[in-house]
Amino acid sequence: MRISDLITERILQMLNESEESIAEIQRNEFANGIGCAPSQINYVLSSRFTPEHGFIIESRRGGGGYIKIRRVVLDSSSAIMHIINSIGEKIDAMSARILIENCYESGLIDKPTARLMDSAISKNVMHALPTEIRDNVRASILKEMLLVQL
Amino acid sequence: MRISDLITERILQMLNESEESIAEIQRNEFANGIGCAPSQINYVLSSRFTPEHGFIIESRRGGGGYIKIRRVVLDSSSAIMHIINSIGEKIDAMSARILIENCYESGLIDKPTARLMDSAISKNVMHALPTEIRDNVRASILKEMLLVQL
DNA sequence: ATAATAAAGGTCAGGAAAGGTCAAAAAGGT
DNA sequence: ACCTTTTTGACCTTTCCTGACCTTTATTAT
Repeated sequence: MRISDLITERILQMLNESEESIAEIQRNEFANGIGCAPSQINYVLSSRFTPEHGFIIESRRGGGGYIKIRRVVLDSSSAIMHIINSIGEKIDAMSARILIENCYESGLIDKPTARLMDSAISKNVMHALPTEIRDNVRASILKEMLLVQL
Repeated sequence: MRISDLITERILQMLNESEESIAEIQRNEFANGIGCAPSQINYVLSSRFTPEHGFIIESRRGGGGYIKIRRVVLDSSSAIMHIINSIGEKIDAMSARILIENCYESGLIDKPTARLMDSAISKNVMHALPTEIRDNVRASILKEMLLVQL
């Protein structure tokens, strides 16, 4: 098992055990307990506990410093609207995949839905149309599909 | 015996031995155990373990990466396959709507899925592309979306 | 008060560990 | 001979992990 998975697991566990959905750690101590470089914690936080994933991080340096991870439950519809608005006229393949993945991770859509969305903008489909309009069409499809999730 | 046959055999064996019909491999290690180029694994997967053949592949790169091969049980799946095959290269808007409706009525897909499919090939989307390729793109999207319902 | 020191956490580049892609050569089949 | 399938290798992208160095905050000494 990857160290990053272990870190993720521990943090999630702390969040679940906390009534307030807040996990507070000391970076060095935590890293030590797991057996990894302290910066590894930052890596995991910045790749898996982002606002897009539904988490807010706050921290403080210096003596008695800490890192606080909070899970935010946002209203599903407004979250989706927010995402739709963020798409704009174009979106490239990679960004689209990440966006869908994030929607799934944050619980806005379920896995079958995510798979369906992926398939609708898959390479096979995009291949059927002129390169120069692909990003536009992808954005268009994605926005329509998100719209019906409201 | 061809190497690709050997690879196929091993994967099938793993699938049969697994209760969940899931085979998980590490590409390099697996290729090494067989004695072939790692990319050969991709070749076999993409030529013989496609959704059309009743398999779904998912993978992850980076340290601790993996490839997961899942066999999907074909119950309603064969029905869906049949439908996919019936679509062909093109489908007009009206036929598509009816086809989706039929899939829903016959219980092959649920309502949210149907709505999602409708949205992906909606007027708004199709408007974004040249008239002459609309029926092709619609067919393409539809087939891809049905494929992941297997 | 101020300056020095200690105690955190943050950043970033780079290397390692996977899997992915593609074109071209080789092998088989008709 | 021609066409299709197999096989490989070179190169690419993604993900993970660490270590060196930096910034911020708290504490202590003067």
